[in-house]
Amino acid sequence: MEKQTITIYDVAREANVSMATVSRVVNGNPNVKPITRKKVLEVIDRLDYRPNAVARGLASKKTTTVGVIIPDVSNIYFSSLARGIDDVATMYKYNIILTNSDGDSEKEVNVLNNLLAKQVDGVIFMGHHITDQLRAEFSRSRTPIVLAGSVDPDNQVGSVNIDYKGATREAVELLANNGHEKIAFVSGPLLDPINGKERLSGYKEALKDKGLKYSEGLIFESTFEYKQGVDLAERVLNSGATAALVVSDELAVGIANALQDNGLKIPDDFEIVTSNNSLLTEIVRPRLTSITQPLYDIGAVAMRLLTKLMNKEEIEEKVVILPHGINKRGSTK
Amino acid sequence: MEKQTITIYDVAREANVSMATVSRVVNGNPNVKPITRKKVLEVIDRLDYRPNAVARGLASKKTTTVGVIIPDVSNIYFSSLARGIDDVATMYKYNIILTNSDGDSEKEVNVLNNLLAKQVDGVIFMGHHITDQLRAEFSRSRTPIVLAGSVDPDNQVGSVNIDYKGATREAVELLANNGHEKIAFVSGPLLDPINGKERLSGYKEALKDKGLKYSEGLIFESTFEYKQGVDLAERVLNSGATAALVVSDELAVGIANALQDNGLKIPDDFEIVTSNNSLLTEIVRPRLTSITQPLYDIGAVAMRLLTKLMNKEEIEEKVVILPHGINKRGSTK
DNA sequence: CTGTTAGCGCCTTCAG
DNA sequence: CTGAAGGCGCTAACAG
Repeated sequence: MEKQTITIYDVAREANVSMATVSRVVNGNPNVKPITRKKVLEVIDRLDYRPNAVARGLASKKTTTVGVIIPDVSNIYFSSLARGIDDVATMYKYNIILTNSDGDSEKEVNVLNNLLAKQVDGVIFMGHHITDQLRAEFSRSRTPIVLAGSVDPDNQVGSVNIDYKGATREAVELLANNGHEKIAFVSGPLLDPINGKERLSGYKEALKDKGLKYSEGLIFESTFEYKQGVDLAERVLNSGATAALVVSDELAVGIANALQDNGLKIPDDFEIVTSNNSLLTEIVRPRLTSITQPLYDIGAVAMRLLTKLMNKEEIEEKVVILPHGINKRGSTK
Repeated sequence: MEKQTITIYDVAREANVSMATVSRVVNGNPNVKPITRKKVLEVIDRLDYRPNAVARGLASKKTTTVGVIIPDVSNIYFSSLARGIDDVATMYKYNIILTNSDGDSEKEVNVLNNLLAKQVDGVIFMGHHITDQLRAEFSRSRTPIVLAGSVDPDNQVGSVNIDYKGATREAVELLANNGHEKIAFVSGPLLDPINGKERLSGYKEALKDKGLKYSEGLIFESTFEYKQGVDLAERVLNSGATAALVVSDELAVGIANALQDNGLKIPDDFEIVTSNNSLLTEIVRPRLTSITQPLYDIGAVAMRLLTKLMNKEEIEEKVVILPHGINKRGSTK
């Protein structure tokens, strides 16, 4: 195939200048006489020249693309982050290579290496449990990495999150204040430190503050899907719980629907607080009270932080905590 | 910065072979004596050599990355397609550069050019209205392009869709068979040919088949968001309609909720059929009857088609229509 | 302000 | 089966 590409050399010849000069105008280098610049731009336009980013990347060692590792784009939680990431990336002239990992640690390592092979200038990682192997890869690479909506117990790399522990504590306290003594903690995999460490300890703290006793029987480990919630509802009810803090909206809706389909009234018979404040909480009846977390912003700030890292700017704080809140709706009294 | 990268040259030296040989083993070229191969692989492993994909891209003119233009990843409809695209891309060793366009035609053109500058091997485009300028860019480029979930009236490029017209006709016929004479058509922008041509003519055909008369007053043009649906509900009701075909699940849920919050019973007082069969249709009460379309598969097949195009394989048919269906739930009798 | 000259790291004939 | 050599298209000193 003879893909008739026109190169910087062609432009230089047509404009009677050297390729260096063409390179300068293309890159906005001020050291070019206006007249020359104009002439070159004209030729560029006439020839419809488009700089080859790959060649540029090889020569400059910068690709202006960042890798984004995400468990699943089709999950609204992550896709919200992704949108924030891309918007800020675009703002700073970066593109993102997006790869799904399914939270599978083996894939995560593969994908990361693949991204590094492609010479991305930085990486944003979203995941659950960060394995030691992955952490090893992180530190081995000289490429800046930022976690978004994922905590690294060691804080080796930058990260952007909310205070999951505090938010969960507040939510559980809300429930406790409404008179509940048996409050279920319906979690995703506890292996994920956000669940197993942050949120769980927030839950425990709340119980302690309110003089309630902790019971293993009120802890439910699950995945994040709607169907899981539906299936879990009965067990949660049988545990004696009269309220629940749920870590995922889909899960929460599943529980709420199953409970209601069984004739229970929410919030009269059972109260629920969920954690993501997605559109789902607004759509279902009753609407779900939820912790609010700025998903889009988490992504956006993570990307912003990454740009600073890539630019070798001084970072005041590489672990960023964004504000959260609680949006009270119909699933609590 | 002295990023101590180790190159193919280092490997060659350590292994006492030429870089050509290293290149061969890295690329799986069979013309290498097993012993040599083994030796090289050993050195690669020892030095932890990772081929530079950018250099490779420059030399081979293949980047093994494809560009994906998407209106909004945080929209479940598109993110489902994106997931299908990425899975198949991964399967074929491609990465995807994902960029949001907001369906803005100016951005789309920019983004496309940016992608082409990065020498992507192919492009998957998702959008609504394909402007002439964009179509011009498409045909000007020698890079294969496939549309996913988007129709190009001219069929200049490959595309993967369902039969929107037929699906809509069936849905409206379902409503007509239930005795409705005034059926609203609640659409996204009619500028999008999927709405303004395909679905609308399916709607009209159904009316005609059922001996119902078409009325402008029953056509509603909107965007896809939940809130729009809520706001639209009253107008739809005032139009005299007793049923509606809605093109977006969010929109449909908005209408259903607003109607019910106003005391109407669904499906007794009003029936609704929506179009995307997303989780939303399953979550709300009553559940929503919906056209089913294989979103993930549309993305997956589009990417598969693109791989063939990039590989210059013979294509039997570059316009692929995937099967659809109707999933009856509680919003219809 | 502009041109020259080296590469960036790898692939790909072409010989041998 | 293996090596040598010439780019791929562009950036980046370094002169002038």
